[in-house]
Amino acid sequence: MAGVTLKTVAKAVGVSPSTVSNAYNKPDQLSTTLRERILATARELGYAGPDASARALRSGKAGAVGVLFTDKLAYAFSDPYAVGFLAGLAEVAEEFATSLLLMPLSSTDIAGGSNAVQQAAIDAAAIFCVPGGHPALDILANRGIPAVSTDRGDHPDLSWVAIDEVEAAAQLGEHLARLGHRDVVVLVDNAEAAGGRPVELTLDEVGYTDCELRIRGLQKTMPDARLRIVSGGHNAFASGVRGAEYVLDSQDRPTAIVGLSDVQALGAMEAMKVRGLTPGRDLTLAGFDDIPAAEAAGLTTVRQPIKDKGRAVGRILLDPSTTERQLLMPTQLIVRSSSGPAPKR
Amino acid sequence: MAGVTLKTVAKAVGVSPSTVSNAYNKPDQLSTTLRERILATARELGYAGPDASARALRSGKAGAVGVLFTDKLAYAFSDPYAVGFLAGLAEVAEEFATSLLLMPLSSTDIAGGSNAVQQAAIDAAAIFCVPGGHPALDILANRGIPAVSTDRGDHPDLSWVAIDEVEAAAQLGEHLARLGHRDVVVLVDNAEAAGGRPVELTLDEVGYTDCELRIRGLQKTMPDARLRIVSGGHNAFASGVRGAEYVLDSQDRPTAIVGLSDVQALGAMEAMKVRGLTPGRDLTLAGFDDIPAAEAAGLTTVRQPIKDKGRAVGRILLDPSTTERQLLMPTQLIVRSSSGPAPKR
DNA sequence: TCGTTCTTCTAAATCGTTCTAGAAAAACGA
DNA sequence: TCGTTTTTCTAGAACGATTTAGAAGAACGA
Repeated sequence: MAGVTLKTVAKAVGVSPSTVSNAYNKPDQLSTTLRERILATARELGYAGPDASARALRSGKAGAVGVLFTDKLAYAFSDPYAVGFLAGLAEVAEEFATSLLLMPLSSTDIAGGSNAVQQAAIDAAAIFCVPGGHPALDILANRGIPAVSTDRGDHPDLSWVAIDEVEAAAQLGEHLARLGHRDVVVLVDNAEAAGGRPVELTLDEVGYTDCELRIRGLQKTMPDARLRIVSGGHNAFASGVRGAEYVLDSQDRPTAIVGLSDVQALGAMEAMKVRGLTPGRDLTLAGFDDIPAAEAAGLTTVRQPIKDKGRAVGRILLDPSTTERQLLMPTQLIVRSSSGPAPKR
Repeated sequence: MAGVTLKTVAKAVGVSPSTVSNAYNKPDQLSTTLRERILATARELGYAGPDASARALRSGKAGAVGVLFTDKLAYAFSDPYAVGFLAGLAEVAEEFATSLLLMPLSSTDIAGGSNAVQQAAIDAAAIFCVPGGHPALDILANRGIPAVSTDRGDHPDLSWVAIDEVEAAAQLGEHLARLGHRDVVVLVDNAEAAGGRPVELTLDEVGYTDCELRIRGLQKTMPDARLRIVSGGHNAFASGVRGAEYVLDSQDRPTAIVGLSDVQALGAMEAMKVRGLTPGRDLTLAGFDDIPAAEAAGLTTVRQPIKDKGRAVGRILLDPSTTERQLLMPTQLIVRSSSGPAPKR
């Protein structure tokens, strides 16, 4: 059973390897009777069909697109936003009978040669929320693998499907400014805070491009406000809790907290509730993404069409009839009960 | 830049291809100075490192684990339960620097030779909620790829990480029986109902082994009850809504509805609310899985440690130090407000 | 009947590595 | 100094398919 290859089958049937290969890949290149004889013999010998790696090597097609996720792969799944993206991408991948290769981005062995991005057999790659300048992106570029990012890059020939981060945040900022907020804390994703202790950051220290742009957007429509940047760790519910705890328990409470993702904002909401604070009354809370749970929780947020984003990325990667290489998706401010007027001083 | 291979680099440096290969894979097999010279030249020539497919072919390791998901890949992501499994699996995969290959199971081209499961370059596979007897499982077995399933199979040498479906459901059944319920509708996943119109099924028609076992478990502790099986489509919120609508709008309302997944049960809850029915008072509702949203909704359900399940599957597949090949995970009945006494006739 | 076009099949090269066995040189111990 | 071990590197054979160019025979039209 082991060691049965195309050759074995060819010899058994008494034809050339090419013909056996054709039996699998180009059925119209040989007579039906022979094809069936080959397939029958293959079954008999326990031949499992052309070896995937060998086929990939010779034909140059891997039949899979890679997905690069923020930092820890496991984290990605805790954010419904990321999952929504994947769902959209999977939909298109399915249509084109292509697999999705989720690659861990463990920064540890990026330096060495043996990391997943280097070794992955993929035809193309989707880059989801990976900070610009990440070594994995260089590897990808170096390998000559076509990629589509969810962030607008600097290179004009880079493909992306993104939102206008600045404008989206500016909308939210305008809403908050109109409500009278002038003291705001922004909760961001940050690897260094992942250790446990929340950290306060400057705009330059914010690693992710999209986070940076969103903060700039807030600044744009809230020029008079004091904006502080705090992180409780990676993008996750628990980080939102920690970040908010840090802020709420300090002497210097803001009147509004903006989570740069809904999961973080919902974490902050939890921290507020534990302290008996009502979102929208005692303190305003807003998020980004509009994941399903945001609606249930009454969270004011900026909606982005995440599943469509995934679909669009998939189309650019897989559908040859898609010519558009850079796509700006619409966003929409969704006002719910978690935002309200700033308390008078 | 194109067509730069190991050989090119070898020629440029003036060494043999083996040595260049060693520079990447076995750094201790050559002097540091030479290694650095090779790496530098490689960088200069724009060599992206050993080709993934070629390496996979020669070394016999693909560096990826396949994941087989229920039917449509895109559906999988709409169920937090499935996502939880993936998160656990991803955690372990990350630890072993292995990628996860999500394969679409589109039944259409399973018959032909060119489907994803056949073509996937993987070392092992995780099988998540795939109905027994699915052609993809045969392909996997035929290819000789070690696999771990989330369902207990019939073969004694098959690896699995599962729960005692019968016992878990029996627990829930006992709870319902004690509350006086004798007329129950079970909502199941069914491909045929996906068209739109809900269908009523017999136990034999239920495709998925785990669903079947759960129903048997209910029967076990509810021997006097009338159990009807209804499906509103695939495993998703919307299917739960549709299935429940069908049941609630009929002349023959049960006193309890059991969703075989929480997403379906939550869909049913939505349908109840639209009709002004309060879960736990007007009609009892229960689910399976205990996804995060179940707690928020007050849904009675059977908890299973899904993330641990994913981790365990990952360990069996990747960690050589794991010897256990078959693992039974604990379940726990979580009673919340959605279940209450059956109304007196 | 003869040249032409299909159909059906094959030989041999190739894809880009890694691996096994072993050679050449350097280091070592007594 | 001479055998022995260690270090460093190489030749050449796999790995298992696909592809290109073309041969052999059948079918065809005139």
